[in-house]
Amino acid sequence: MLVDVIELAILGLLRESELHGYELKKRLREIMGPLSSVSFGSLYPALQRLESGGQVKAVEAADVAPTFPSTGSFAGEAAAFRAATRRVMRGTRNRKVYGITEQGEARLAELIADPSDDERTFPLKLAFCRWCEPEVRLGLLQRRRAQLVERLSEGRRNMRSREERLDRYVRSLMEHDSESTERDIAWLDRLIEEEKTS
Amino acid sequence: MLVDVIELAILGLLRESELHGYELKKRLREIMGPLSSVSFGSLYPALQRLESGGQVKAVEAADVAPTFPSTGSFAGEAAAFRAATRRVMRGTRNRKVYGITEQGEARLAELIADPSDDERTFPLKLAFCRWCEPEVRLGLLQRRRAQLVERLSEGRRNMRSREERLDRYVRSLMEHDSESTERDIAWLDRLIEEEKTS
DNA sequence: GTCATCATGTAAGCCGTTACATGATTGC
DNA sequence: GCAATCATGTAACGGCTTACATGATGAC
Repeated sequence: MLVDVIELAILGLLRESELHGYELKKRLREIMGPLSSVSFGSLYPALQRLESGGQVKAVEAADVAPTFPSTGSFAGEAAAFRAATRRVMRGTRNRKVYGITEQGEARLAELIADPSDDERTFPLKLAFCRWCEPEVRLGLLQRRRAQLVERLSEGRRNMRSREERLDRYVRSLMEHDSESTERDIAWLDRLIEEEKTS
Repeated sequence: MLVDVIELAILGLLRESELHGYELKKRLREIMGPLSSVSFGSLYPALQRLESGGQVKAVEAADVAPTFPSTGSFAGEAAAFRAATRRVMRGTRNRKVYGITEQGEARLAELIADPSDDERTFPLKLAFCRWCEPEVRLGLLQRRRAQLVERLSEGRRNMRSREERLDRYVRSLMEHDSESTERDIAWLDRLIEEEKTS
């Protein structure tokens, strides 16, 4: 079973709050970065797939968690005001708001637990891992650590075997990559440690 | 003009030495990492495209720079020996060895100079940037730096605006990402500095 | 009233992976 | 001889991006 990035991202975001497609797109961009964020052309069909599969369902527009800009002051009041105005003044009828179903929650847990993770899925899984069992979470972190250790040693091996033929730019690139990987491993070690003590 | 990753990688590698497809694939894997390394299904057609476009040409098999394992000692002799043995003993006739043409070199310079670079093309451009003018190289580094600075501020902005709604995992992820980006910027600063002093 | 943004969707086309097909060479 | 690796290709399939199409809302 291959983990679909879009599916994982949508289910993870809907697990936190109900959202409509357009808003979903913005959140997707926030957590996945400007690059690798999905386009409408794949988001809407993905939502339709998930809906027909029973993982998400359309809900009442009034249930939406609205987007309120971070004005800083009176956040609560501003939010309430905007939520109210939207319901009355703004056409929510043309927005299709989705919520996750029980089946969707089960699917999300399954996706996070799936052992095949890579550069794209790992950050998403980690971002949503509060929705899974502690041991699944620990497994995720440890698997990722093992991958990075492997990557680090492969990188170093490559560097040693080409040593004298490396120009300064390639060398700098490879060294920087190794250092980054080392720091990623140290970061994971901290997370794993925290996970174990709680 | 969109920069094709495969095209850039092939031309960059062939600029250093003549290679056949299979070997090219291995080198590609070394510089691009196991992930994002191209498959045969896209490598061979790409070579054909480049050949019909006149950027690369098939050369005599005897001209091949052979792959010699890094035994460490007597590298030169080992290389000569293997090159000789291959020509005689090994069926080089079924290997199609490619070399870069003058047109290909021009194209490579053009690709590296192209201002549209991203996560995928930047490492490749840097790896091959010794083949371009110093000012082009400096531009590449500075453009990349500007991108990372933008990314860093966007990340921080996102973090601040969601501050209280972040669970520990998302927070850790975002903080780690910011730190990584900061280090990448510092690394680029060192490269830029070196570039200016030489 | 007009422009930017919000909001949802469809369709075509590109590009890359996967799978398939073939055969030589080398080590055991 | 047999398996693993080397070596080169083709074809189908799938998924994602781009572009297109449409319309409401809000700010100035």
